[in-house]
Amino acid sequence: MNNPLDSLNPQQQQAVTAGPGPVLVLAGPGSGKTRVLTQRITYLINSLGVRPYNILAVTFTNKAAREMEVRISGMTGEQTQWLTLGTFHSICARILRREAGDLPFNSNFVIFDQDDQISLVKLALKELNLDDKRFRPMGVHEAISNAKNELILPDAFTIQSYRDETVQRVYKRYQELLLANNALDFDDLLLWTAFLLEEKSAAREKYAHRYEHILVDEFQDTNFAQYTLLKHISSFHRNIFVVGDTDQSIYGWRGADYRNVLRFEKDYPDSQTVLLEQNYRSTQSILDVATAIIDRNPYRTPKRLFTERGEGRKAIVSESYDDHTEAAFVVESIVKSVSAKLAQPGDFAVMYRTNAQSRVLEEAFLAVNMPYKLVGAQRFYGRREIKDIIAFLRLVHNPDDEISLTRIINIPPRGIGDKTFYSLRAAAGRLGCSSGAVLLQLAKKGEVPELESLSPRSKSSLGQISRLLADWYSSKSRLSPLGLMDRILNDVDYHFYIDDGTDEGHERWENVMELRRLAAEYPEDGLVDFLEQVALVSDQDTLESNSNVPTLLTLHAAKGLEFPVVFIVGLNEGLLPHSRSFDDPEAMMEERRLMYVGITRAMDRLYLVFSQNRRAYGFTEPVNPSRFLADIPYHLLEEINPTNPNRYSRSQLENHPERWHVSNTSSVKMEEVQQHFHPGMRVLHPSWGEGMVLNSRVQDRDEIVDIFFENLGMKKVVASLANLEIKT
DNA sequence: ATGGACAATGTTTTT
DNA sequence: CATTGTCCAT
Repeated sequence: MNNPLDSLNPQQQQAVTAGPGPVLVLAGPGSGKTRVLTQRITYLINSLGVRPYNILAVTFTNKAAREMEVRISGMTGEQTQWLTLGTFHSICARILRREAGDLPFNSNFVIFDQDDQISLVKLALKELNLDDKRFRPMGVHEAISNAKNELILPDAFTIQSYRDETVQRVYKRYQELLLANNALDFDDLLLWTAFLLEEKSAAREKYAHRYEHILVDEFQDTNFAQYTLLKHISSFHRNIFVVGDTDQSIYGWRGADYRNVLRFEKDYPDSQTVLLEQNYRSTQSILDVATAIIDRNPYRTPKRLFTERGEGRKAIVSESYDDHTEAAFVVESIVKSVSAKLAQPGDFAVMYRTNAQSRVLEEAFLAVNMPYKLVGAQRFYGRREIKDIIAFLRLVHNPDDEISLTRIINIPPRGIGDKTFYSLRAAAGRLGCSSGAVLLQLAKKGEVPELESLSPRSKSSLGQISRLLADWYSSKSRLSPLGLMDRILNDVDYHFYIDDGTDEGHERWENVMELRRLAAEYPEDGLVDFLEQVALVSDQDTLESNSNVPTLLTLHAAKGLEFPVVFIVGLNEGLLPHSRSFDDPEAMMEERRLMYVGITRAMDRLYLVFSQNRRAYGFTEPVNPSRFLADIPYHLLEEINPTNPNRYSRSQLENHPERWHVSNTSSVKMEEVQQHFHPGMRVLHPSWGEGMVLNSRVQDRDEIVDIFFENLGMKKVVASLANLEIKT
């Protein structure tokens, strides 16, 4: 029988069979890390006899988890349903439902999405009489979210300004409101799980003992809460296997911290490190472009990406007049390649920095009648009609969900306005329960004394919705998610309400039908799962691979995917890099990594597309090409004629190596770096203590210092980040 | 309570 | 510009 390990290269084999103990796999793009993870789990089960029940694997998307499960079950023939496999958020949700007895919410909590979270912040602001102009809900929420990702509870919130003090008050109230709603937000899933494992030793021991082996994908995109969580769960067996690539860290704005990779090495000094540098995806010229981009980031250990796939074709750079010509160029290129039988429609992906950019592209595809798929669950689940239906379901599942009640209490319009709803909430306040509970009580008893002061009209309206709610509530255990949904749609005549005869109305109803199809996949008792799935879907989860049409997606959504031909469009200053990152070097580095991620998705061909003009705020303005283009050596690029040369005057720049530099703005000008450290110097590192400088060199606009520490041995340190002190 | 008209206001990425 | 909020008339 042939050994599955034979198909792996030596480094991959080393990773798969590494251990016991902590293992860090630094995996460049396309280096087969998914295969390594899958093989590793298979190896644990088949060769080491580990039971699937004792394995925990964290993937970045639910889709990746499902795919992995299929492959593992094929290779092991084991009962893979016993594996714990999923995203951080879904795994935490599962744990919290199981352990809710130890926690201040009950197990049928709902998960609040972004919109719900903002609504709740608004509510908290209102309750505290704060001006939402001065304290923008989004901004306040971001601060709260950041704190949660750092496991900072309201009481520990650092106060350095009046604003901080206010945020702290809102944060406190926000958390109270969540609990009152029996709801958790995304961050809570991590926060409460970390709390559970930290504070409840019985729970910690249970999970730490159970999970003999822990595997984590995309480790560079974990945040502190996730890191802490892992630390607790792995505290007993210490068999923690993490795979990541700091160069592909693109979720810093969400609290992800690629320094967790460094933290890992520090917290697990006995960890084994495996480097995967061979790329199986791209041609060498694509890798060269990628390397040219990422090499400009100072804070990184240089990696040598190589491939045996050969040189391949040069990357194509194309300049267009504006975003419309840009889109036309993309579509035309695809049409040409397809009709020349050089590629299939499904081979193409078009990537962009912001979702808004997809519209122009969609129009261009529509114009030539070419079907496409757009990655983005957000777009579907964010639609009004979908949110309505989900709100109904969520409310039936958990009547304390005030946000959902607020959404649907007057849908379709049944004469309940602000005033009536306010009275209902006031009654709930006096009774010490939620508005939903009051409604259920009203339906049950026919009257609630606290509501007697209302006008007969309002009372009858409330009575109507309360009877509906009570009816659904009492039948929910007998109905499948689909059955319940149909019941609701029918009872409120949602079709009549949403489909007003216009094209848009029709489309909205179609979306409801689509949601119906999704609900149909859940069994009798699947409401929790359905709602959880809906709350935690990632954009990629909805991506189907069987349609053979071009894919449109953001660069973020492209993570982990690959395509034969990749277009990156909108390569202009302000868009990529995005203008919001101009004055923040960290953010700028992340933009660069984003570009790197995009490039390295390409297997055979890469198109880099930018334009001369772009509309912003409704006006078309001239824009500069992205500074990142200037970083690519000209010999790696091939320029092709723009779609329609007559539409604009050709760029005044001629074909010489410096041409991109000419119009390039330089808003972040990095200074020349002076060498401060020399061999023999003694230095003090904030966490590693005292050490001696062995070597130092200026590289990539930063100084890299090799230091020898007594207990740790030789470490490479980046001077600008390490905060080294020179001992005299 | 509701719907429409107008004004302001704000713009990344997503579990 | 495109969405969201606010004001006003019904």
